[in-house]
Amino acid sequence: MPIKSPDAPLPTLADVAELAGVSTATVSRCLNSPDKVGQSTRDKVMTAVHELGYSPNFGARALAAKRTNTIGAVIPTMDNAIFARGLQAFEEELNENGLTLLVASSNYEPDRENRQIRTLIARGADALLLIGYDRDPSIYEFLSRQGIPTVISWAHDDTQMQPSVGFDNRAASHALAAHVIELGHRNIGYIAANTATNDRARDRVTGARDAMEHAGLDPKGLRMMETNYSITNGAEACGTLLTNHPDITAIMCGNDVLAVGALRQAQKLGLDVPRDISITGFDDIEISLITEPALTTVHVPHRTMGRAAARYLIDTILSDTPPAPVAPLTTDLCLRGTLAAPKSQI
Amino acid sequence: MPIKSPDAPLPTLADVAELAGVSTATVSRCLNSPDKVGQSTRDKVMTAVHELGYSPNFGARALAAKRTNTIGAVIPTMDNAIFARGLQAFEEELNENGLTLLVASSNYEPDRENRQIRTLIARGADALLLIGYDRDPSIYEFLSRQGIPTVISWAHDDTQMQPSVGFDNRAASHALAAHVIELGHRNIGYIAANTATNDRARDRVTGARDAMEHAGLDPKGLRMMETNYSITNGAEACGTLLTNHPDITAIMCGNDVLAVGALRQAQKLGLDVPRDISITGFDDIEISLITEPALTTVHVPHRTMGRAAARYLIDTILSDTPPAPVAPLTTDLCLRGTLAAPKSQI
DNA sequence: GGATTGAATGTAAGCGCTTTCATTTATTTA
DNA sequence: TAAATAAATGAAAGCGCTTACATTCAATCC
Repeated sequence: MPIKSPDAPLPTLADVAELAGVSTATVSRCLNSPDKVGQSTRDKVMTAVHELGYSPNFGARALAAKRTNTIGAVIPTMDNAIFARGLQAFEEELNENGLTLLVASSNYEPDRENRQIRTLIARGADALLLIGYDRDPSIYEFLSRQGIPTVISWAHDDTQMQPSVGFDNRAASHALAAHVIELGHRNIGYIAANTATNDRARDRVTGARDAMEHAGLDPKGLRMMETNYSITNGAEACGTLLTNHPDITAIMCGNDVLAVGALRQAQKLGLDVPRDISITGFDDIEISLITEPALTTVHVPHRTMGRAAARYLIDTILSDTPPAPVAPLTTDLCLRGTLAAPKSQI
Repeated sequence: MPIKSPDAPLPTLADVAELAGVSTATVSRCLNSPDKVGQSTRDKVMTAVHELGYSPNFGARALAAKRTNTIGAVIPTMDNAIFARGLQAFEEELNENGLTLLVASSNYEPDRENRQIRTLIARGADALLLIGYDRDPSIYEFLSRQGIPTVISWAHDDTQMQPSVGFDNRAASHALAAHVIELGHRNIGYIAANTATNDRARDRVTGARDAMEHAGLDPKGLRMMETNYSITNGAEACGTLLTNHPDITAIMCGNDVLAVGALRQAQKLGLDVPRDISITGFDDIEISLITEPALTTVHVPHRTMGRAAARYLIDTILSDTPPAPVAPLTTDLCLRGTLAAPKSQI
C-alpha cells in the first residue's frame, strides 16, 4: 500500500475505476459479483484496488444496497459467562459468513432493551438476536413491520410465534427437580433470578413446580426466594431460606452463580453438602466444576446455541423463504457432588 | 405509531419535512442541533417525527456526515471473563454517550485480528479499542493514515507510542513475585499463557523475573511452562512442572484460570495448598474466591478500565485535540489462602 | 451474409442524509 | 426611519455506492 499523507482522502470507487480504465459499475460488479465481469477486466480492477488500498465505504454501500451485512444482538449482559460464551460462538459463525456483530446490552431492563433494539435497527442491522420471549408485543410488531428477521434464543416455547433457537427451560428444570424429588426430598427451596421480566427464570421455577405436581406434591410448597444474579445474593438468599424454613433438605437455584453462593453460605453455616442439604444449579458454567463438592446442574449447550442462532439468521437472510424451525436443543443433567438423598432417607 | 402495511417503506427525512411543512434541512437540524431551530418549528417537526415513527437511516447519515457514532473493539475472545466484563463496561459507557459498539474477536490470532480491524474500519467505526500492544506496525500505520483514534487497553507501557488505558502488567507481576520471594520461596514455577503473541502474558513473566533479579536470584531459574488459556491446561502444566522440578515450592500463573487448574491438580496429587505448595493467579475473577483455599492473585479493575477506555475514545472524538494520556490504572495484591511461606521456612 | 443472441461493459438515476450558501425575517442601532 | 446585524429557514449540491437499463460487440445460427 503506498504511503499517503495522513489526511489523504480515502480512495473511492471512482478512483479505482479511473485507474483501471473502466466504469464504476464494472468495479462495483468486480467486488460484488465477480462472475459477471470478464477475466481480464477483473484482473485490471483488482490490481487497481490493491494499488490504491481501496476499501468500500460502508455507509454508501448500505445506502445504495439497502443492507449492511451486520447482525444486531441485544443481550442482558456480557458480564455473565453464559451470554458471553454464547455470543462469542454467535460472532464466530457470523464472521465466518462475512457478517459483523453489533452488540448492545440491556442490563435486564425492558425499557433499555426496547431502546437498544431500535438503535440497532437504526444502525441498519439486517437481523436481530434477542434473548427470551418476554417483551412488549409492540416490539415484535415494530420488527415485523420493518421486516427485520429476528430469532429468540436461550429459550424455546412451542406456543410462541417467534422463531427461536433455544432450549426448553421449563422441561429442563422439570427433569432436574424430578430427580431431586425422586431422591426423597420433600421440602425444597428455590432461589430464582427475577421472574417478573425474565421468562427463562420463570420457566425454570414453573418446571420445578411441574415436577412437584407430577410427584403428587403441592407445588405451592416450593419455598421461593427471588434475587439478582450474583454469588453474594445467592448466599444471602440461602441464609434467609434456611432460617425461615429449617426443614428444607434441598435448594434448587435458577443458575450456577446463585448456586455457588448458596453452597458457600450453607458451608459457612456449618452444614455438610450434600449430607445436610443438597444444592443444584443451572447452566453448567465452568465454576460448577470448581466448587467442592462439584455442583449438580443442568448443562446448557451455550456455544452450540450461539452458533445455531447465527446459522438460523444467516439462512433467513440468504433465502427469502423462512428456514424450517429449529428443534429445541437438548440439555443434560449433570449429577455431581452437591446433590444426594436427604439424611432421613439414608 | 400508526399501523402500516408490512412492507411500507420507512419514512424518510423528506416525509417528515413535508408533514411538518418545512424543508429537509430544518428537520435535519432539529435532529442534530436543535438549538439552531426556532421553538415552534422544532415542536412541529418533532410532532411529525413521532407521528411517522421516523428514525434516521444510518447509511445515509454515515455517508453524508462522515461519521457513524460507532466504536469498534477487537478483543481476543469474549469467552474469558476479564474481556467480557471489561467490554460490558466499555459498552455501557459508550451507550450512555449515544455510541454503539461493534465487536469482533480475534481468538488470539494475529492474522485474524488484522482482518477484523480492517473490517471494523470498513464498517465505519469512528474509533477503535484494541487489546495489548503486540501487532504488526503496518496496522498502526494504517490506522493513523485513516485517522482512526485507537486506544490500547489491558496494558500500559510508557515506552510505547500508542495511547493506552491499562495497567502495567510487568510491575503488577513484579509486586506479586516480590511478595512470593519475600515469603521465602526460592524455587518458583511459572505457568504462562502464550508469550509469543501476547504482550500481557510476556510482561507478567518478565515482571516475575524482575523480582527475582531484584532479590538477587537468577531470573533464569524461573521454571517456565507455556500453555493456552483453560483450566485443564493449567492442571496439565502444573503436573508437568511438579514432575520435572519436584523442588518447586510456589507456582505463579499468568491468569486465574490457569491457577485454578494448577490448584486442582496439586490437590489431586495429594499436596496441601499452601503448606506443600503455593499457587498464585492474576486478574482476580470471580472464580478466585470460590476455590478452597481462595486464590492469591492480582486484582485488575476490568470494569473501571473498560469505562475509562470508552471515556478516552469519546473524548478523543469530541475534541479534536488528543486528550491527556491516562495514567496506568493501579492493581492490588489479593493475598488469600493459596500463598504461604514454604514448609522449610515455617 | 445478415439477423439473432448473449455476454461484457457503460450510463446515469437514485439511496436518504448533512451542510454550505443564499435568502428571508426579526431585531437592534445610530 | 433607514441601515446594519443577527437569527431562522430554504435550496440544492453532494457523500460513494448499487443497479436498472442502454449500448456495444463478438459469437452463433439459418
